[in-house]
Amino acid sequence: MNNKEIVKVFQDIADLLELKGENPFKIRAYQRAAFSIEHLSEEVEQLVSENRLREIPGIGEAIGKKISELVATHRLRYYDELKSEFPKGISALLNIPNVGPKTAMLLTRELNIETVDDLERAIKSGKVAMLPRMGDKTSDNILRSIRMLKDKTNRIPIGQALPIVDNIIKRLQGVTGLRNLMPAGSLRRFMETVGDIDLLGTADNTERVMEAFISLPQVKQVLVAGTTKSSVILAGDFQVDLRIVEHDAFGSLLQHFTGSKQHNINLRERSLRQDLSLSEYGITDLKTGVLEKYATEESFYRRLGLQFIPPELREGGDEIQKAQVNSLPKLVEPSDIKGDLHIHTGWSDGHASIEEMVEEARRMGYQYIAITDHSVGRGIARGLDAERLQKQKNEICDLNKRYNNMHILAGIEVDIRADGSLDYPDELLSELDIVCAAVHSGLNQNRNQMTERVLKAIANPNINILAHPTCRQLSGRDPIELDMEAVFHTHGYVTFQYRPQGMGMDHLGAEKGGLGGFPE
DNA sequence: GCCGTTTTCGGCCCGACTGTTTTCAGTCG
Repeated sequence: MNNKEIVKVFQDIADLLELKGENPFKIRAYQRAAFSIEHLSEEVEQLVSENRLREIPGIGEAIGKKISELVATHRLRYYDELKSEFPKGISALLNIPNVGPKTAMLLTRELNIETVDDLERAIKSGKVAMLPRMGDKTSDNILRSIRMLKDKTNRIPIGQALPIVDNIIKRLQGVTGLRNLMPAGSLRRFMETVGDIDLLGTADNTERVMEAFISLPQVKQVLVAGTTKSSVILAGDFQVDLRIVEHDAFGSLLQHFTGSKQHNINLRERSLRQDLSLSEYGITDLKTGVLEKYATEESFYRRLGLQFIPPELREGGDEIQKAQVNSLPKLVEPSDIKGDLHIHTGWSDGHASIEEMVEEARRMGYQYIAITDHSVGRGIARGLDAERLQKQKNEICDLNKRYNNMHILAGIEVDIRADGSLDYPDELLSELDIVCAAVHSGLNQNRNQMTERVLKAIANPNINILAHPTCRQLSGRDPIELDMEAVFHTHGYVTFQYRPQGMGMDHLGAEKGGLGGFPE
């Protein structure tokens, strides 16, 4: 049983317990366990066999036993019994925005509603609005939510979200008294994809800002319109939340709205043990009742006795424990990046010339780049045959003479065919400075086939890099079935050893995951 | 159900907004 399946079981249990009206903290325990397993870098089965389950935060005796049962028997009696208490599929109702456990149970009990379609019909017939505490507005809102759920766009890559944010910020910047307008949430944490956009700012007149926000021309629907918090749906079905507080609470607001949810929960629980209560308005000292305000996040974390935690690390793992003992890792900054070893140009499916890429790389402060266009087998991407490859090498050679502060490596992204053979003969590959190998077709091969295929390809000594090893496309295509452990175990990390004169580069590894549609 | 700078028991993040209500329950982030 893999981690994903175990996560699903515990999330389901949490949902069912919610419907049942169980102790909320018990529900949270299951949610937390699911969260921990979801973010685990090891397989749970492995941890079970090594008796190390209790190392996972949020896994205690009871849930630990349930995991062992799941791993051993692929079933869980507790889960089966719980499921039998409810109509099948009822937890799908919880996916509808504005339908929580109380509403879902009410609908099921009173109207025998078991599916989203049942609910839609019942609303249209007017039965839902007749229920206690329901009414026309609520039932209309639920109907709208169902429609939204049905044509909900997936999370979008951060590269697509950023321009949307820029646009909104530009339009709101002119509002009098508005300051510090910026994105927070998963966007600020630089998650690969974002589900919605969180914007925040400070103002002395929050109403004026909110009015401007919900009146933006790209707003299709207003979900929530308050004095400090509003939510809208943009054309393109994308949700944007805006939160405004007064200027002097900017630090705590930024911290609050950047999240993640789990990071904030962990931080607040820890703070309570120090008699401090955290909110977007500041830190309340529970002994004196005084609210302290913070203009910066740095001072906010400092007050809690913590090293500043960069947004990218605030995912509810062990970042707080590390910040407590000043041992957070140093993150890679743009200035740390000295080169790029996977670049396409107009020679295949890129857009710019090699020289344009060199100029841009120089502007970015790079010291080296590798030109790695597609090999001949990628016809659709205008892959290079031997003759064009030679011409390209000549051009690179000329450019290297003209640019003495930039090393341009002549390379290729050679296609790994379905049988694991490569798209170029060895003698062609051996003449290149650097060779990336990549899978582009036959993506549906099973795990064994795919692993054998890749292992065979990278056994070729001419290969330096396995490019985009998962072949996934964010919000577009699932990863291929590839046993990464086998790849690493058999060949160690694929490294590139090349020592241009005077550069001192002796160990470079590269893999491009792809921000928003990186060309493959 | 988990967990501990005060605890092996008694806590468990915090606040905004909406709709249906005459004071708050439910939902969300």
